[in-house]
Amino acid sequence: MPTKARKLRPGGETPRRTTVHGKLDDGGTRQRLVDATAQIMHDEGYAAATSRRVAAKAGVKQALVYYYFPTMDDLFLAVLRSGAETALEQLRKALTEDDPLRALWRLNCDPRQTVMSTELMALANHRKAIGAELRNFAERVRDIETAAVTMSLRSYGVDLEAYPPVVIAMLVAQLARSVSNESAVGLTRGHEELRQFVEAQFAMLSR
Amino acid sequence: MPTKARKLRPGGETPRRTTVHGKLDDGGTRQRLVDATAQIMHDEGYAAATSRRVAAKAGVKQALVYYYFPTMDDLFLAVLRSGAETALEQLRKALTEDDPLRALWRLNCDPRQTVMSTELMALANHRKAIGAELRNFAERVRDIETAAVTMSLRSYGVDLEAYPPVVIAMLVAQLARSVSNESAVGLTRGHEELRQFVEAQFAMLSR
DNA sequence: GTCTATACTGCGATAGAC
DNA sequence: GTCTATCGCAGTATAGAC
Repeated sequence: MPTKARKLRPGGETPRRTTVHGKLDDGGTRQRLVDATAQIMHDEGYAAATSRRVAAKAGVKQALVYYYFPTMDDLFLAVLRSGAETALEQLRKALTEDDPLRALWRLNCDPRQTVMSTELMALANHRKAIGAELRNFAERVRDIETAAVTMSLRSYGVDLEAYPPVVIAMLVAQLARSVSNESAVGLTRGHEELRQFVEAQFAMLSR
Repeated sequence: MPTKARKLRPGGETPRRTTVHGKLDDGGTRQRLVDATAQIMHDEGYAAATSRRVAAKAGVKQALVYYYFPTMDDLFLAVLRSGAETALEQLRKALTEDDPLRALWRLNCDPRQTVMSTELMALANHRKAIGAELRNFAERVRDIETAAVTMSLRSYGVDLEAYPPVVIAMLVAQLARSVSNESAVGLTRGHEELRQFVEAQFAMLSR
């Protein structure tokens, strides 16, 4: 008797309605809808982010979703843009630290971000508009990362022809993401070795 | 709005035979359902792989899906297992080539596989059973890759303490996948530089 | 093994009151 | 700006005939 029909019910957690002037308005309805969508996407996948589920989590009625977003795709796009702004700000801030390479590694290890990223990647593979926006975002990220890595490598006296900054940036960021992605499903084989290897390379630079 | 044309080119190499009743039995209904699901997942994402769509693509009626698979999750699991078997076979074959490292790179550049992999990863992040199966598969892959890389590095006289094979295997495979993933959404910035860099490292080994 | 038929739930989206 | 109400359709899944 295998369990069938595992319909998931909304968690039941009610939104924090910080009643300021008798109205429930913590950050604006539009942003609450975006946040609710992002959380559902992270927790259960984009397919679970329906207008009804999103509205319930944001504490409004379903039809209101369509007042702010003509279609669900527009809502997904807003989630991407909102997340992108936050991520870019985080990135710029972190890369001004004394060690951009280690910061780059650390940032891309954030499991919350990699799970969300996987979800958006899957979405982007099948929705043209989202693919275009994700690409645009990723290019901006790469440029910022490359600039920071360039300065870092130069300060270490590394030959930038032999070790192009854009390559090092991709290497560090993408490997960190891979590790995080794998960890998300419980796969850790080789992770510790990779971490030590990367750290050893970092250490070699400041030798 | 896809036409109702029957799909007669499943990815698999299952022998096609006609039964006494004159019906085309290319690999069996079960496998056709799995193949149809895989194709829909690849083309439109897992959310589009519904029992109705799958049945239509496989040329059977919707209810028959539930004769072979108690729930849609079981069908997804079958897709994963089927793909995993194929991938493992491909992997073992490719890694017996004269140059396992380049083979590893090439294999993980296959866009078809990376798109599907993203889809399964997203699914795995939210469905326990799929996560467990994906992890199991990934571990087997990593072991095979590591063994091949070990032999390769040893033949090049590389210091296996300084360059642990499992690390090199992850590095090559995951970077190739990253490039492929990005290409899928039209992002190519830094790709050519990375390719050249990786090739240069490979060339240095056989120096 | 495959079909028809159906139960029930949830979906995206719209109309129109307040 | 938010709501109620509703349309039409697609989703998973089951029952039972052949």
